[in-house]
Amino acid sequence: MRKYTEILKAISDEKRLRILRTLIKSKTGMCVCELMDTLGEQPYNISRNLKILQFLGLVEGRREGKWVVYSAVQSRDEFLKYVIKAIDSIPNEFFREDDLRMKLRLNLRQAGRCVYGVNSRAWNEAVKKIYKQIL
Amino acid sequence: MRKYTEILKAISDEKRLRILRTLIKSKTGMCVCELMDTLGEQPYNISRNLKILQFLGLVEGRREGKWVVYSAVQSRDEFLKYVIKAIDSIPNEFFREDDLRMKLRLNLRQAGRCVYGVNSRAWNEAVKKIYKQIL
DNA sequence: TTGTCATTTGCGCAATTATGCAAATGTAAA
DNA sequence: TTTACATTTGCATAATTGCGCAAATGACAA
Repeated sequence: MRKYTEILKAISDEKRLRILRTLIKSKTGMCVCELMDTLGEQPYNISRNLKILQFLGLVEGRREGKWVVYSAVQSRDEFLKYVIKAIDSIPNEFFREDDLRMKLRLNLRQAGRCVYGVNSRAWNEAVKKIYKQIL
Repeated sequence: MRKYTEILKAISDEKRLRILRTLIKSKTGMCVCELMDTLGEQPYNISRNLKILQFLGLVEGRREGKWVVYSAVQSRDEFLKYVIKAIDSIPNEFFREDDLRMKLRLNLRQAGRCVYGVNSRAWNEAVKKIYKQIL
């Protein structure tokens, strides 16, 4: 039973919930620096929480050169399927900024791959531009 | 978003998960002493955790004389429905003893109501009898 | 009222978990 | 090899949470 409660506890942390949800929504998976820019978190917070999610079988990571790309695992387990559905049932309004920034960050990719590090000039300008548009 | 993570955290605790699941399975609701006997927990652990579940809208309590009867709330909320389904997807084998003891405890009722306090003679004999049968 | 039983709650301690910093590791390009 | 960047991890500390005890509350019957 421990496995089940560990999974619930893992996603009961807001940071991990946002990381997992972002990876699910991204479809393609994302590298650590893309998650950092998207969620505005420190590298160790992203990395450590990804490790926890990975240990529980919720995400998986693969190295691609300097980058490590994580993606949500598509599970056949009934428990996990309902957990994912529950996450997906949380109204999008709570993740509006995450979703916007993820879209923006993935737009910086070239040939479907991350090419900028964290907090890059390109990223900062893209964010500034959008926030100006919105306000 | 806090509300959602709080609910996940609440059921990520094994004691609370077992309390909630037991109430769901019981259909009729159960009083604190029935939960104590069923789960083998101290009164303050049952009571405090019920309060947390109640605060989050997962269970509701009503007083019936000396007893306070709690029951699982049937929610219309999509998030909660999937959370309940997830709980229901955890294999029953993990709750075999809980289920047996719940059935045993509810069998002691008269006219559908709890009539024995915690750790009563009737309860102890019922348990001893069943455990002798099984072993 | 008094006593008894069922349940709740305040308080302090123990255990767990999250977080930041700094250092370490891994990878590729200069 | 050196450098730069991406990611991970060990360690110490802060914050949160769980738990037991003892006392309080609520309800009913003697």
